[in-house]
Order: sequence, then structure tokens, then C-alpha cells
Amino acid sequence: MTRPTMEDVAAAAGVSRSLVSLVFQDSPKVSETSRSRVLVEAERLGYRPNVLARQLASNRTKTIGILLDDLHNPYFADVLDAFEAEAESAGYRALLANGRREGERESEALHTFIDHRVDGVILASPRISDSVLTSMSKIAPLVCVERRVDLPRIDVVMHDERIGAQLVVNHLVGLGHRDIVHIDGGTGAGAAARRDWFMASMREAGLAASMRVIGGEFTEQAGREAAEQLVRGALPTAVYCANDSVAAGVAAVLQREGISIPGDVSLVGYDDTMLAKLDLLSLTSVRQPLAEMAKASVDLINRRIEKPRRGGEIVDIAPTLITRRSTAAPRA
Amino acid sequence: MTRPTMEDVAAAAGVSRSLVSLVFQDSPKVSETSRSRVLVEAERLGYRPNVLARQLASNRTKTIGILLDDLHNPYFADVLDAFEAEAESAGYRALLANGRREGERESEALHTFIDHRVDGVILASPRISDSVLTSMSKIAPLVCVERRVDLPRIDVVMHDERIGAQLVVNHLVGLGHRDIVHIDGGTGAGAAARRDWFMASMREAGLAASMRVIGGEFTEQAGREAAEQLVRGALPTAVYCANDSVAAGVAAVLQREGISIPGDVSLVGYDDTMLAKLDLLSLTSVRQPLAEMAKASVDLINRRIEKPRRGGEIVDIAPTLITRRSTAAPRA
DNA sequence: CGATTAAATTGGAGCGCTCCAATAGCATGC
DNA sequence: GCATGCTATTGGAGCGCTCCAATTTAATCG
Repeated sequence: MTRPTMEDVAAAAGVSRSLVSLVFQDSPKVSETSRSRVLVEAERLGYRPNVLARQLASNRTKTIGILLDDLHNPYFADVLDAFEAEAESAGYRALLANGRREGERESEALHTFIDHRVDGVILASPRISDSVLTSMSKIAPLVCVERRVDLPRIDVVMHDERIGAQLVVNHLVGLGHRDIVHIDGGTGAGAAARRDWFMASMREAGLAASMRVIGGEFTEQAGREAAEQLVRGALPTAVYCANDSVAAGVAAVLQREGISIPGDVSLVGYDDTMLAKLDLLSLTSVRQPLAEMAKASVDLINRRIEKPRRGGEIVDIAPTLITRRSTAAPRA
Repeated sequence: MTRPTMEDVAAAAGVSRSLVSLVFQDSPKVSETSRSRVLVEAERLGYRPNVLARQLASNRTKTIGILLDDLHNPYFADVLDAFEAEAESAGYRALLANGRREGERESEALHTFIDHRVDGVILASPRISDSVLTSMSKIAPLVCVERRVDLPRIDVVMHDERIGAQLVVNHLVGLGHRDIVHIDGGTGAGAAARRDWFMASMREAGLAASMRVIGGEFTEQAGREAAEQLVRGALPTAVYCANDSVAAGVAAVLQREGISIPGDVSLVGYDDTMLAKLDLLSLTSVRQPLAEMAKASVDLINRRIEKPRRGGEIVDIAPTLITRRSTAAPRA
């Protein structure tokens, strides 16, 4: 299992190691003759550049680390797809790591990235402490996605919660709903903003009096508990959940109680994950503009590599509403 | 953004670079005094070893690549968890990559791993061609999970499909079912074995006459289509699906048609993913013993590193059945 | 045709580490 | 007091590459 090096290729092609290096860097200043001779020999020997050595020598890794919080939440699978694709099209390789919803593990994973000298790190809804973020930001460009940190050299990419809330409220109000409940994400990342903008949008729609909020969490379990509470009291005509998992929990309880969706109650989720697309649920949901958020993130990393001392920026991107069968006009 | 090296730490601690190296390798032959002095200085300077350089010099990366097929299938999130945990506890770092269900992309990702000089690669349900596998197996230890390849130096870890089928059929027959339909995974990985062992188990149970198989695919969509077909014809008392996604599709159609689960039809899935756990579905499902499969895989890699020319091995591990609310005795 | 310039190629230093052989230090024991 | 056997340290070569300055080769022109 020993592998050919540049030296071997150079010897075979009758040129110097430097020339081979230039060929593999796609340098324009190598003659066509040499280039093709080198490539032929490389192919014949089965040569592939040793990225480690290359990176060590050039001090650039052309790699971005992507830190995900929880691969079980289908939302992150979508996030990953978008960000990986974007990183690749910008000429980066993507390294993934799994934070498993613990700040401790996340900061370990972040260290792993740093150890591997990635050129930048994208953190999706991180729970890491500000102090760790600050110290890491001195070592590599960091972009926080969906967490509004306010630290000197860290950029932030968010989707616009305000617009998300308005889309949901306007959709429901447009269908004729007035009695709308929001099940929130408790202390989870972004939950507060989601709740606050819901309330603001309701007020804007003149429905301050009939709006309700139930405390929850970003899990199916929390959705079930909130729903139990709802069916025991006064049922609203529409329920707006902090995310799709919560909505799935609500749907389970409503179904068991024989309450029809959307006949009796309309249901709205958030993130437009695989769950929302399930025919069983067919959930109206807010879709985050992941592709654009990915583009913005990679862009911010590139710009910070060029200008490390630039101040932190915040980019907000507008989401869209995907309507499905879970919402309809309330019963007359 | 320039970072301290071993040299810096050595200078600060008043020792040689070699000694610092030994400290960071946890060598027993360094005195307590020196060790602590080095560690203190390293801490103070914020030093972290450059893994790239370390790897280049030692020619071992202590990294395993894990190639996943499709992060949207919740099954792979579980697979990842188990394998990552196992790799870590065996002292490896895990690098992830996403094959996105295309052999082409998979083999690219495999190349990325090889380029990074990983010590071994675990391929989960890969679609890569045998020829690529063969050539790669000469460069690094390869373990295929859930794909029974028969190539010289490649190890295979499977869960035992035969037992899975028996668990399902025995469970259903035990409840009193005789009329059981299997919706298969078409040409997907492992679909044929799943179908064949279903048929074998049915025959064993003396139900050869009443068994049926419908062609499908490993998707929700396929589940819906198969279910449409079922509701138009003679409904069985139990449906056994190639995986949980298929079962979700079946459940959606049955619900829409007002057919109760498990009242009218019992439903069984496979893989015991997040979907099966959804309260909305509460699906009886076969759970693959991922933790043990992970352990076996890492073990095989270790053994192949020691003995590269060893013949390929196949390890089979028994799955278990998780029963939930979607199965019950058929209506009298 | 020799001087001038541009293009193509090369050798060597260095990236930050590991690993090995060599050395230094230091109690033993006779 | 010196050979003996330790353990603790060190210097240097080398991992496979990039990058720069220097050199060779080719092309251009008065």
C-alpha cells in the first residue's frame, strides 16, 4: 500500500518535481508538451497528490468545516445539502461534524476543524458559548447560521423571522382564522424571535386579543404535550408550531382525538422538512432559503479570509411559505 | 492569524522540540517536571498540534472515512451516530461524506478520503461499481456495510435479513395474521434479500398460498402507490414494508381512505427510524443492530491495517423487532 | 548575429511535525 | 572511582509538497 509521489512522476516524465507541482496546480506557465507528458505518467503510475503535504506546504486547505447540531432533525439534512453544494461550487471541500446538541461536543468538533486547519467554519445553530466563539474567531473565519451572535469578528447569516411570521399569520388570517395559537420552541435557538414576531404580526393584524402562546421545545414530544393541553381546553382554529417536529406531535394527538386537520384545526410548521412533505402530514410550512443562506455564508468566509479584521456582518434572507393540505378556511 | 508551533512551545519551556513532541504523544518516558512545564507553556500560548504535519510525518492519520448514501433517509442519521461513536471510542476521528445516492459522487467522495490518507473507509450501502471498489481496496482498508460484495480484500458487515424476516412474520402470524403483503424495495440495495427471506419465512410458516409481494422502491411515494393498488383490490390484514418510508406512504393512503391501523390493517416497517417513532405512525419496525455493526466494522478495519492481505470476511448480525401500536390482532 | 526580453524549468529552502540514533545525566554496585 | 545500566533528552533527517529566486531555453529585434 505504498504510493507514488511527485518525485516518482517527475522521474518517469523526465522533468523536475517542481514542474510536476506546477502541472497539478494548473499553472499556465507550463508548456503543453510537458503538461501532457506529466499527466500521462501520473495516470500510468496511479499518482494522486497528497493533500496533507500540499496543505502543509501551502498553508491553505481549501476546506470548510460545517458543524451541524443534530443530524436527526431532518432540517439539518437539508441544511447540509445546501451548504455542501455551495462550498463545493466555490472550490472548497466540505468537512462535516456532528454537534449532537451539546455545546461541549460542538466545541470539541470546532477544535477538530481548527486542528485540521480548515480555511473557515460554518456553524449551524450552534450552542457554543460566546467565549469559545470569540477565541476561535481569532484563529479562523467563523460564520454563525441561525444564531444572532454579536461578537467582533464573527459574521452571521439568518433567515428573516419577521417575514416568516408575517407569511404565516397573513396566510391564516387570509383564510379567515382569528383564533391562532403558537407553540413555541422554549429556550431553543431562535425560539424567542419566532415567538416575538408571531405576536408582533398578530398585533399588526389587529388580533392581539385572540392570540395565544404555549411554551414548548423543538421536539415532537413537546408538540404532543402542548396539543394535550389544547384539546382539554378551548381549541383554536389554527395552530402555528415552532417547527415541523412539533407539528407532527400535534397532528398525532389531534388525530387520536378525532379532530380533523384542516377541517377542525389548521396546522402550520416551520423549516419545511421531510416531515412536512410526508403525505400523512402534508404540512403547510415556512421554508428557509437555505441555498441563498449557504451562498452568503461561503461568501462571508471568502471575504474574511481576504480581510480578517473586518467587522462582523449580519445578513438576513427572506423565507417563503409552502402551503399544503394542513391549512384551510375554518369551519363556518 | 498565525499560530504557535512546537518550536515556540519548546523555546518557551526551555526544552527541545522533540521533547514537546513526546509530551503530545503521551510518551511515558518524559519526566513529570518537563511534561507539566511543556503543558503549561502550550496552554499559555494557545498551542494545538498541527494534525496535518503530524500525519504527514507519521504516515498514519488516525482517521476513518464514513461514506453515507443519503442523509435524507433518517436511517442514515442513526447509522452515522453509531459509527461515529464507535470510531471515536476506538481512537479514530471520523470524516463524513455524502454520496447523495449517486455512484459517481460516491466514488468522488471515496477519492477525497483516499486523498486525505484516511486509515480506512466504511461504506454504508454503497452503489459504487465493483471495479472502483477493487482498485480502492488496494490503497486503503474498505468495509462495506449492508452490501454483500464478493471481492478479494473487502470486508462486509450485514445485518441478518433472514432473522429480520422471521421476526416480522412470526410476530404477525403470532397475532393471527395469515394474509400478509410485502411491499418490496425494487432494485434498491438489499431489497431482493428482504423480499426473498419474507417469502421463505412465509413458506416456513405454511402460508405460501396467502403471501403476496408488490413491487416498490425505498420511498414514501412508492408506498403510496402500492397502497393505492391494495385499497382498490383485496385488502390484506397486514402489510410489511421494505422500510419505514414506504410504510409512511402506506399509512397516508390508508388514513385517507378511512382504513384504521391497526384495526383494519397492521403495518410493519424496517430500520426503526425516526419515522417509526413518530407518535402519528407508531410503527412496528425491525431495528438493525447498528452499534454492533459499527463495532464490527471498525474492528475489521483495524485487523486489515495489521494484515492487509487477509481474505475478505462477512459478518452477519441479528436484528431485533420493536413493536409499537401499528400492529395488532386482525379483526375477528 | 549578438543583445534583450519573455517563457519554461529547476534547485533548494521550508511548512510543522515524527522518529531514530546518539548523547547526557545519574544513581548503582563493586 | 569507574564501568554499568538506566532513564531523560536532543539533533537531525525526512514525510510530500509549494513557493521563490535563479537558471536555462526560446523567441524577438535592431
